[in-house]
Amino acid sequence: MKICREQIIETALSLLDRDGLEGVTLRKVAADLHVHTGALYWHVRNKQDLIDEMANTLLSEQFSQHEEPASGQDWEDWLREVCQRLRQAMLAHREGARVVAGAGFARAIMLKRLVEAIIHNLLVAGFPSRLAFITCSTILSYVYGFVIEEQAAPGDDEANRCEGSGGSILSTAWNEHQANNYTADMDFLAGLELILEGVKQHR
Amino acid sequence: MKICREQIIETALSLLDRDGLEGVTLRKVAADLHVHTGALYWHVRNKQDLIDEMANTLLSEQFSQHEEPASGQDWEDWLREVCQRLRQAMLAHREGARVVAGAGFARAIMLKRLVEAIIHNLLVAGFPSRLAFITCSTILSYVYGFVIEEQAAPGDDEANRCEGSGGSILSTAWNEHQANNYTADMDFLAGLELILEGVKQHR
DNA sequence: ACCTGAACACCGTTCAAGT
DNA sequence: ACCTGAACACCGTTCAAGT
Repeated sequence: MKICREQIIETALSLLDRDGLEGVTLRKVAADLHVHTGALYWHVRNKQDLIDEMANTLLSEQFSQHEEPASGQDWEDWLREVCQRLRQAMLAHREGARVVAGAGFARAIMLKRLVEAIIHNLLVAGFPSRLAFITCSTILSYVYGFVIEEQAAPGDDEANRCEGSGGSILSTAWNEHQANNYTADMDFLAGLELILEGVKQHR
Repeated sequence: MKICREQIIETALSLLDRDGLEGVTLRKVAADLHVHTGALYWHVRNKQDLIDEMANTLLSEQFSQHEEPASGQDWEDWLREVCQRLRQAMLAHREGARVVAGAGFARAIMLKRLVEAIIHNLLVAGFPSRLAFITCSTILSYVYGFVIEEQAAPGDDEANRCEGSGGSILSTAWNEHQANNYTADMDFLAGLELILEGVKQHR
């Protein structure tokens, strides 16, 4: 019964999609690998370490080691595309955003690389360093917050109850939102445009 | 040994500040109240229910039931102030943002009320309904994401190690950031201005 | 080097039974 | 109505001992 680090992470991600983050258990991961629980500790320092690697693997499915704008692509198109891929990476797994949040900026190496790439490319595009920093920070916070909220959505039942009860601003606004066939993708992109517009204005 | 719902929530928030979210345990809450664990289940449906109420209480410390702009205050000043108070509410308790994230938009009633107030006041200010919706969504995602990252910061050790290792763009940019005495408050506000600028442009 | 077996100190949740 | 007492089915982590 030989086991390696990658198998553990892969199994954990399968478990994540099946049972959610709460259901990712070292004992269940071990069982899926036909191994006793203690065996995992040879390849993984602890559960936090596993979650960090889950976050990195999850992000690696959308990002390579070194992200660069395609030739002829300006900073705006590139940044927009990176944000959409970041969202896709987190959406690809159940509670993916919470996994990344659980790892955190510091421990998710892929995220740090992404930050580096963004700031680098904004500097190359001629941004003053302060603006490059703030743009990167703002846009990442936005994507992050948006997807966390998006994936926490299973409170629909209660939201629907609120819609049913007549007259609140939220309900009418939300009904209108539904009626116009706005999707989460459109909302995400619209918010992104808002921020990008602000960035361009501050140059 | 009479116990009420509010005592449980208050005790849980104390535990949160002392031991972190991981350390908030029904068994420890019960112990602090000199009660057996099972007793809590008379006042609280389950742990999730408790976390929801923690989020609401946490937000109630900064927000009243109905938020209105002060007379003569335009939408921009009001919205900026609301965002700063939302951040303060989450910063006031250890891992406060994670608690709110754990509750989620749907179950944190105070958050829903806030959404309602923001959309309402933007509509009153003459926003088209789509822009009001997107502005609210974008700004809340930003605040949310920013504070979650801000509070997950204890990865400084590893960040510092990265700074030490010379030459990466992140390290030089971050050193410059430190050298100019930029604080998290300033970064937060700068990002907020970026978004507000974009909103104004889209009118 | 890598896994087993077994223990330790915890969890959330339920529910009869008491008062 | 509200709490006790005790159980049930779990957790993460450690570590001697095996191979």
